[in-house]
Amino acid sequence: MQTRERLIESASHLFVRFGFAGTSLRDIAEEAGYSQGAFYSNFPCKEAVLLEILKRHTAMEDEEIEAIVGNECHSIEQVLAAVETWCEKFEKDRDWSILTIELQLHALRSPTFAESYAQFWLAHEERIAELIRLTFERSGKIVPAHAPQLAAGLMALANGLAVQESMKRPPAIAATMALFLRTLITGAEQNASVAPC
Amino acid sequence: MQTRERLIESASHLFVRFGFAGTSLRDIAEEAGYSQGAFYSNFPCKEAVLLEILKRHTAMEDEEIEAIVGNECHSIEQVLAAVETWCEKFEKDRDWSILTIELQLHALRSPTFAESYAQFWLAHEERIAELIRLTFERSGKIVPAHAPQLAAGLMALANGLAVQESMKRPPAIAATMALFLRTLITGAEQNASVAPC
Amino acid sequence: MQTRERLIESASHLFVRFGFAGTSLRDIAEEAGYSQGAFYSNFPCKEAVLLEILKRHTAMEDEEIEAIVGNECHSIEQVLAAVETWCEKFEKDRDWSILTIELQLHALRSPTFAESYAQFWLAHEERIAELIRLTFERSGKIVPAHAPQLAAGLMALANGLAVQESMKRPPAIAATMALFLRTLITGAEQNASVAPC
Amino acid sequence: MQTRERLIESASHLFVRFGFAGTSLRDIAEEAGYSQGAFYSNFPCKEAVLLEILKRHTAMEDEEIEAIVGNECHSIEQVLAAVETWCEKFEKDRDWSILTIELQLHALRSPTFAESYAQFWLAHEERIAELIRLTFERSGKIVPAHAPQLAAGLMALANGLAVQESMKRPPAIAATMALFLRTLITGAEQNASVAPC
DNA sequence: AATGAATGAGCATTCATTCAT
DNA sequence: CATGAATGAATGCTCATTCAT
Repeated sequence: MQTRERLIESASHLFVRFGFAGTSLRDIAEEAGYSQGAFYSNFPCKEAVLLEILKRHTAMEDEEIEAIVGNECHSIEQVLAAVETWCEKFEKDRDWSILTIELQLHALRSPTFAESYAQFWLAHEERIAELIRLTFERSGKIVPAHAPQLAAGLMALANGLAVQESMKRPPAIAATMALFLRTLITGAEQNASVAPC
Repeated sequence: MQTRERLIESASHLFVRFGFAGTSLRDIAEEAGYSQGAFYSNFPCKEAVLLEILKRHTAMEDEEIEAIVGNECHSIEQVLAAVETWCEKFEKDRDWSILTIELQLHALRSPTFAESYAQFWLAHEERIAELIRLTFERSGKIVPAHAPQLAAGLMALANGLAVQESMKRPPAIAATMALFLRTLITGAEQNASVAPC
Repeated sequence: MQTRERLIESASHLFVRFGFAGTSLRDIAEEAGYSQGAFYSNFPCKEAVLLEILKRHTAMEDEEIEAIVGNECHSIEQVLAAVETWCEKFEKDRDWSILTIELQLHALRSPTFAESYAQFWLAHEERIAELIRLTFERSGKIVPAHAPQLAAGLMALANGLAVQESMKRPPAIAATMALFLRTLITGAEQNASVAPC
Repeated sequence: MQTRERLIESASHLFVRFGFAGTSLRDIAEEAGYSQGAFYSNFPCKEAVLLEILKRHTAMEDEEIEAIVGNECHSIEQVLAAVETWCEKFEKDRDWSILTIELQLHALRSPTFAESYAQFWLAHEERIAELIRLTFERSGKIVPAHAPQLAAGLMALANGLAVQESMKRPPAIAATMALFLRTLITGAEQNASVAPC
């Protein structure tokens, strides 16, 4: 089982660095310290490890969001602070964003993969939508659009910036995300009934 | 010269469909109806055609923006309409966004390409920044952040959505861009001196 | 391991026939009855098999010389006879000489290969120098020049004739080598202290 | 006509540096400052320029030998000095020796070329044989073997050393040639009738 | 005579995948 | 479960040569 773990770790490292197409099984196996054959004892094909990485990463991100949303007792300031901290992760961990884009591009081209991927993505999007709903609610504002649309926009912004800002020092991912989000909140209509904890 | 044009057309079509890494020279040449050798009579390497595509596409986009910005006489409504029309292009022509992401990913991995690419990108970003400045100015508002940051955000949003929304029917690229932009304008501070034409 | 052997055999056969540049991996693999991939399971690159061939051939030649030099008990006649037999090998096995020239030409152009090659060559040259010293010693003569220089000359003569005499029937490689060597011995100064076995 | 000359010059330079197989027509044409098509306006194929180079080089060498042999009035010392000067050329101009080896290897593999080449070579060999006969004659000695055999040996020695000594600093081509030649002369039988000029 | 665009076969090398052990 | 040898197709690229202009 340790073999599987090490292969996944090597793979995600290499996919981030060189892309899915740019990473060979030789490389994955070698970096993990196993033979190429060992890979096929653990995964049916190259795509499978990509899916596994996605699964794990999404689960991890979902947990983080859940931690914010699940905590029923926090004030406006606390929610906003939590969300901004969450935004900063995208700047620190640009690799994941690049891998996500990689995943999405691959889904664009592989119908098999696209199907598996869509499930994960939509569920993930809904979780972020929930985070957005909470943020607006705690701010006493009405969500100015369909929440999943805002979620999608925020994710696209984060991932898009991750690949785009590579030529800039320093990149402004978290700041831009925060700017957009804060403006959306500030500009939103007041809600009649506010229910802080 | 016709050969070159056809090769570029084939290449950009295939890069969009299968990615840069996923497209072979054989495919490009074949689809254009030429031999592989013909490719190398027209380009020094595979990367060169990618750069040429970028050059052309950026030039085209820049012209469109110039057409809006350059026209000195339009009201708030006219500018906003022009900008929204411009946003709609990203939804209609998602291929270009995908290609842009492809370009950015390739730049992330090829230092040679990254350098050439950065030049184009930063110039392009500045042009969009100009468009944003105009829009806020005509709206009688102060730009709420460094204009290039907003430009970068808007582009990242468009491109990020292009690859992300592939699993949704219908995609909401233009709408999301417009939502973000409109909120930014509405939420911005009033400018003391307004100068409509 | 059998694969490796067969590939080496095919390669040396083809290098002799068509030269290093004129032999393709396709040819090597095909003649050995394997796929091209099999070659790369056994060698890191094309040059590697050339080096392996060199290694083996040099080892073989060195053993032959060692057999003559190592045998402490032989008279002048025995040494001369052994040396002449050794010379005859160059006529019988002209292929090796051609391969050696091929190797030297390749070393002339590939710095990587040159370094590996120089090591083998100088060691080999020294062994032949030892053979020459023995021959003169047993003949009771003083070596009329730096022994490695004579060794180099003798090898150059053999290899040079191998490629040059291809248009003659019959080639006179061994005879010419013997003529030069015998003249050198005959013409050399007498040694004061002779120590036959 | 100038075109032809420049192409020949480029070709011989490149053949020496990179070998026949390692030199492309692109390179030849480019270095000469012409298009590849221009080459085919002047030569029927790649081999043709090799033959032309050979023709010219041989003619040049023959002239030099002729100059020594043709001069009927020189003493032993003069002949020996002239011959040693001639030997030194091989060390200074190792490139030609390498090209000659290249030519011989190519002849070994191309029957068409071999035929053309043999003619030149045998004529050239006979001229050197004449030089050797003269040298021995002026030294008052009997040529100790068939003169063309000695000529062939001397050439093989020179060319063989040229490719072989590439890894040594300094190479000892002229010295080794002189050593062999002088020993042959010294060791030869005295001639009854000497006819100095 | 010279160009330059084009060809088509060929190159060394890499790949995901298979399978007997 | 893991190996390591092998496959066969594919890759980016180079080549000598052709030919309309």
